[in-house]
Amino acid sequence: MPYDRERHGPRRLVGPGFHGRVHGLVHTLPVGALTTYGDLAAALGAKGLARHVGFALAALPPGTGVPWWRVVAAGGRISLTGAAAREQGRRLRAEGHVVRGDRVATFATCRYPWPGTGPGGP
DNA sequence: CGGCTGACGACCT
DNA sequence: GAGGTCGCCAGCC
Repeated sequence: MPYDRERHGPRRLVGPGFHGRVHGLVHTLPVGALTTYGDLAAALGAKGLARHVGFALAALPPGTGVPWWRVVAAGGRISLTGAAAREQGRRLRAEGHVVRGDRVATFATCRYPWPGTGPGGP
């Protein structure tokens, strides 16, 4: 059975380090913006660690105010499953996004431009 | 200290 | 478009 946050609760607590940095970065996402796990990893200088960004969010306990639902997989895909995926879709729609199946149609125009990851890099 | 676990991404049939 | 493979490595027990 896949891990279900609503049944089992968070498996890990956020601590200092990588997870904490992900927490802080996601917290700066403005309302209506979208980003991806890979973009977050790159913004943290950890390109290639997209998975860990996901793990960090999975370890995020509820009630922290971190807008985790604004983080989607590459191409605007919702990578969650089951009830968690439905909740993310619901929250995204509440911010004006168009969600069709497991895809966010408004991703291309609402993708957040992290400083340093766009053109004009090193 | 060693092993296990994972909200991904790019690439290939 | 749908499915599988491989690489990536920080936390936790």
